[in-house]
Amino acid sequence: MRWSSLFIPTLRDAPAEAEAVSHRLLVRGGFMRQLQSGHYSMLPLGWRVHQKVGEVIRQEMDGIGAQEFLLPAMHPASVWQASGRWESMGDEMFRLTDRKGADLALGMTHEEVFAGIASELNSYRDLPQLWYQIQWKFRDEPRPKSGLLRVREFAMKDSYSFDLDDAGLDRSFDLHHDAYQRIFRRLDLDALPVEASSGAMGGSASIEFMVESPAGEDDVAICGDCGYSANVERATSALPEVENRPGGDAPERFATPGIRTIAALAEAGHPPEHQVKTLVYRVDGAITLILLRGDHPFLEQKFVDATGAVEVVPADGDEIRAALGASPGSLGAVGVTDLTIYADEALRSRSGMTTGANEDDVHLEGVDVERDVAVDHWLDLRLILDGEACASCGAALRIARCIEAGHIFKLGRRYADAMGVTVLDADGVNRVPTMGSYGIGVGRAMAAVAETHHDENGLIWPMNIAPYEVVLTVVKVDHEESMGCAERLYDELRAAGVDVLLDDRDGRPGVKFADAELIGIPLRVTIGPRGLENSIVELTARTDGERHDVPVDDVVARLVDLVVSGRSAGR
RNA sequence: CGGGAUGUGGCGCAGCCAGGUAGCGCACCUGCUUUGGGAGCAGGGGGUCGGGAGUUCAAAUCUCCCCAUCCCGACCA
Repeated sequence: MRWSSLFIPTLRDAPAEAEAVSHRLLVRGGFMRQLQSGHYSMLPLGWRVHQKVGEVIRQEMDGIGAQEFLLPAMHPASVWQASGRWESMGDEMFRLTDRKGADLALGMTHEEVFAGIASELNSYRDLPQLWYQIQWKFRDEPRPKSGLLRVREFAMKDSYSFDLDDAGLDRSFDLHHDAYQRIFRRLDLDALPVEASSGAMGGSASIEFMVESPAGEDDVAICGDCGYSANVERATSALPEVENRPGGDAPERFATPGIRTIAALAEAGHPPEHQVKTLVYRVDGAITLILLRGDHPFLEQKFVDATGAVEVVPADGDEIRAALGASPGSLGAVGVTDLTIYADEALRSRSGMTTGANEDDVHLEGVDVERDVAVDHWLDLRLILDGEACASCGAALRIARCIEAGHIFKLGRRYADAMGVTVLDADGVNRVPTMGSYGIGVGRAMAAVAETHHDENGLIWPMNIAPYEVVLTVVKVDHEESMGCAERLYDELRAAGVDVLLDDRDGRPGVKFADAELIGIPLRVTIGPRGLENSIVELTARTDGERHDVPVDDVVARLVDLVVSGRSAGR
């Protein structure tokens, strides 16, 4: 294509509201524009990248035998009611009503609809099936942010596997795991597979593919020694032994006037690791106590995962006083029998502990947790911290900020069951297939590449998803020999199947160089009178910016080589 | 939803406190010069100052309400 006739509205300054690097560069480079918070228009350049990302995904999905579908984005309420998610998805689902008054939803994901189609599977001989689509998803995110990283409307490749038994599901899951690694390698994304929480979807194994970036929204614990890696929502670590302080046969009360915090109590001679922190939550309507060691943060997601609770909110002051008779700062679980009590594993076998006495300005010391507290459930509830020891090998864990680029998980039979999917097995018995669900956000992957592939001059696209692979920069468009040469190279490169952009704009060379760098075209050929006197053009790779003089007659072959090897990177 | 901030031409901003002709840079159009890293000179076009109500002779500027956008938190595939 000829730059002079394309719509590539580059900007010298990014809009003030764009903060994330990918957001700034994608807008400045003329790849996209915002329509409203969380909704972006793809301009021609952005759409080319988006489609190339989709094509890489498509090839790898086809490569594992998956079949492409296209399902509706708008769904009747009935399918979501069948799975129970019409209720449980809450405000995050966009809902509307048609002229007949029927309730509709915009799809956030497609388990229900795919499972509905799967009801036409009849026999174990039909299994396994791997089905996918690249379709728009709609989610009423409470806070869209960071350009394409968190939006309300986005293309997602979602796939679903149907297998007769767990062994089959394992195979389908592993196929996806491998395909995802190939996809991210081809996108030049360093995506680490990590253990993850299954969240609202339910199910057993759950692995996220994480790209380290300050623009991310998830924290991942990574062990550099043994390779353990897990989202902090489920990561564990080994704690150093704490020697219990001596305590008597029963807890003893002591006055703590004005002491309301862990820190203040620590100053009074009770170190945080010898305190029991008592949190009061309303869990699905019931006031509930959650106990952790004084220096351990509570991780709500772990609690939700372990209990299946839907509503988990901190109780307010009135509820707390009504339940325990004291205000935060003097709360404890000793002697409490009418409330459900959850305790973190780190409190097991702990004695000589200090905790609130449920009377303002009074605490208890010498508490033996297992002896003095009626714990109903022991769970892992604490957020691990940077530098703690790996539970497998003891090395120090590092906590890294990451973008979640993909997520695969085993769903089990929940959706197939809800949608009434059964097949006959070899013994003629009705069986419900087990499902897996696998997602990659296309725009988010694109943004993740932008986050990790740029310099001070702009984007640096990997060959596989660059909007154009080569840009021919004509320094002086009214120099006949230059334009003639450029036209010739343009035709030959196109004939060789290279995506080539001819910068035939009548502009300053500096502007053209700067634009080519901003939009991140991997290879640039500079064509000007100076070089053509000696039948030379200049070849520059975006990655290193170094200039190489190349004879005009050799440059097409050189470019084709570079493009082909660039495209095969990661394969 | 809580906290903070911002809305003035396509983009970046000043003007607001002390009410009185809406301005600057970039971009855009015309002409001349220039032409291998974001040109120079001259001329020109483009803005309901987020929206509504109010105060006032007079509102971008003061008051109230609303809306939008961004950041932190809550929440979350």
